[in-house]
Amino acid sequence: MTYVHQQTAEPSPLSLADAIARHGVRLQVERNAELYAQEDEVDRLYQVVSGRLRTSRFGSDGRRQIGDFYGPGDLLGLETGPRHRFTAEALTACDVRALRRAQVRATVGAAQLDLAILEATRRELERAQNHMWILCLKNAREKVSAFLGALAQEAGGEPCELPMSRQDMADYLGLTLETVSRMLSQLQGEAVVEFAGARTFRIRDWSPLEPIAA
Amino acid sequence: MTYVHQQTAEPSPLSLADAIARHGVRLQVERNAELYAQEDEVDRLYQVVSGRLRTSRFGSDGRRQIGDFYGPGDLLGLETGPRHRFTAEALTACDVRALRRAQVRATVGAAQLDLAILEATRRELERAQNHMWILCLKNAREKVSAFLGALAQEAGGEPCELPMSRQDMADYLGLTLETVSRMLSQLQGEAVVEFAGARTFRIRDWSPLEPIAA
DNA sequence: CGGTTAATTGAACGCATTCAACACGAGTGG
DNA sequence: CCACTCGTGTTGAATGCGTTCAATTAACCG
Repeated sequence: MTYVHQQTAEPSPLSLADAIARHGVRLQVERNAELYAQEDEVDRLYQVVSGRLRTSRFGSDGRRQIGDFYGPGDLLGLETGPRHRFTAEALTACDVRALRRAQVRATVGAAQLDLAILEATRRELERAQNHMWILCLKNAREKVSAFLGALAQEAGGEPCELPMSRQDMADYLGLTLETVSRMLSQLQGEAVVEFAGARTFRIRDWSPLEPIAA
Repeated sequence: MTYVHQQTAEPSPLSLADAIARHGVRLQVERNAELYAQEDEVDRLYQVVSGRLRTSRFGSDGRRQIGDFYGPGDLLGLETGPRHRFTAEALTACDVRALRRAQVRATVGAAQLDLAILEATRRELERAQNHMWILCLKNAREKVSAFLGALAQEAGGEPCELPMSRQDMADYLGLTLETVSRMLSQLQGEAVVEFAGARTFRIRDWSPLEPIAA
């Protein structure tokens, strides 16, 4: 979910990911199930093998905010505090590898773990800053365009799947689901994107998307 | 600029801050001057001694986003990449201590530096997530309220200074400066806040602010 | 005390929201 | 195979809020 995602892929091969892949417990998370909940104790690291997840948090009045969307290769649970600040839920059936922190420490060393946490935290920060940028865009059309653009960029030309609902997109963009739907229809009407069903799309014209990217 | 700021103040006393305080070069930054610019090479760490600064970034079409506002004790320049992703500018005359990275490494050790960077990155992430929360609030009134509330919370009951312009606040909140001004007038009209001049205020009634805090 | 920038206020417009109705698709059972 | 249902997505119409452009006032600094 960030334009720079591809540039920031592990600069140095971290053995953390290797350790998780080798020693991690395979976890099957079914659609809509929680991987962990807000306020849960942080004790494990997770690496997404397949499937998509979202992180979210709720305000005291029931308002929901989407943290971000995660896919294969992404790490979750790399928080420095003792408790999770977001809930992680599966958008699709997921295959996840989990490894206890203590075991990571023993396997790859504390310093290595800290370094990996730093790297992941930095990536999270970039995601958050990118997300903030989208939230500051002027109108709904730009927000939805930027969102689709970022997704499509990851997919690299291929038809892109939307694993999340319109409500998820709305909460991510700070809009209502109706407005999201309207903008999608509008963008399709103007041949900027092309939808095949409600959750599969392709970018037909990148030119309106580029000026709003960073 | 975050509600949780006080809770997250250095859990373990990092000698990084000590090193900067002892070996750092004292820097006088006058109002509106740049401490560093977007795309500048990252080579120094900064600790604010006095004064206030803002970080900002510009989009290709001239749009500005405020990263955050910084005050005494805050660290800047703790980025992991080679180039600054935001510009840092002084809102008021500032007293800043600066220390070259290489020197930090020699003085307190690389591991210690990494740990400090991790800690600071984590705090930045929390700030960003808090900022995102504010940006997702329903209307302008809530955004401005949340902003004032966070500022006043730091001040702790005392009359609070606003070092930034209405335009800065607007860019931070994703609004126009006119709307910010209107909301301030409205909140004062309803005796939620009380302004003494355009840039000094005090909260008179916290009850409308609490339900929107996280 | 002028001169300049920052902040406030006004009025009209446009866009996102709101509430509502309708369409579509997947899954189930008659 | 069709009818039914439930969840999800789309569309419509009216309202209201934030923006826009413009004018006025306040604050700041020589």
